Amino acid sequence: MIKKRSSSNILPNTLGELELGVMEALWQAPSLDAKEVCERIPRFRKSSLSTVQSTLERLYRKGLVERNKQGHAYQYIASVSRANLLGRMMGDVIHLLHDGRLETILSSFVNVAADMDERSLAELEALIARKKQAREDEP
Amino acid sequence: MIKKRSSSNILPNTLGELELGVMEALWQAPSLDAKEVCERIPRFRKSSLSTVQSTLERLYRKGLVERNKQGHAYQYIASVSRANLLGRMMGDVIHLLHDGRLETILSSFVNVAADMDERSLAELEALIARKKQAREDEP
DNA sequence: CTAAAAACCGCTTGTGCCTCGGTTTTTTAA
DNA sequence: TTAAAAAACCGAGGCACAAGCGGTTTTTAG
Repeated sequence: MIKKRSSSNILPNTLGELELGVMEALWQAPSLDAKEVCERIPRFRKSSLSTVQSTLERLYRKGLVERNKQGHAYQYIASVSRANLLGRMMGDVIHLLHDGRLETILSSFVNVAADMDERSLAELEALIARKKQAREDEP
Repeated sequence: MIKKRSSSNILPNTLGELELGVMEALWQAPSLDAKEVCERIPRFRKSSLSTVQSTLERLYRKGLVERNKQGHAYQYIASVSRANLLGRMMGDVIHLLHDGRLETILSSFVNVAADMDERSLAELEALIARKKQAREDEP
């Protein structure tokens, strides 16, 4: 009796290299069709139109892009912003490794923040202040 | 001509479900051998000893655990802490999606922080203050 | 020396991403 | 209207890697 493998990909919002390249293209334009995306993929990463279409289809099923048939071809639009995807993925990672102790998350923030310069820290600080304010206004 | 697939896994520090379970076990004990790890894997996730050994071997090659043959069996020790791994993975994600604009990272921090309660925000704030202080002391 | 336990080896399975050509459908141009 | 061009659609092969496990060899302990 061979046990069925339990669900492989432990991170829900992971994407492949080409998928990321496609998203990058879509983040730099309001909307693109498959051909236009294809043209905007960096040279070293060139793929055929079919490949790009498959990838767009996969991204569509994942809910990362929207599309509507405008005339002849689908127009694709990123349905999540770069910052939003980043936030999702960070959330996934935290959820995966969180042990319930706040200290763990904070410690990780520090590791990341180690690369940040002073001004960045100041901005982050201001951001948190705003966040706290919003919480007080509407609890 | 079939193009070779460019490196698939875009995130360097990803791990599978069982791998994570094994790490969890190793984070809760100073050191364990394969059999002991096997016993500490949650029931719903039971695997044969061989499987756990394979997994430990993979983790060893990835540098996530150390081992030394103490008597009859290898003793395995986590060589990265939970917080450290979390930090690495967050770093990977940020590096993957960072567009150079500070605003993007900050905005993502906010998304994540949205789930945090008030006390957590306060602690994070204090942490940043400490970070800034340290920077002023030793620039 | 012998039996048990662990390491070691190699194979299979499943999933996800990448790749693309061929076929069908749609659009456009003659 | 019809022919050619373009796009969608489909299916299939490839590769990488985690998971899974059994059989064989090595090591250890009794």
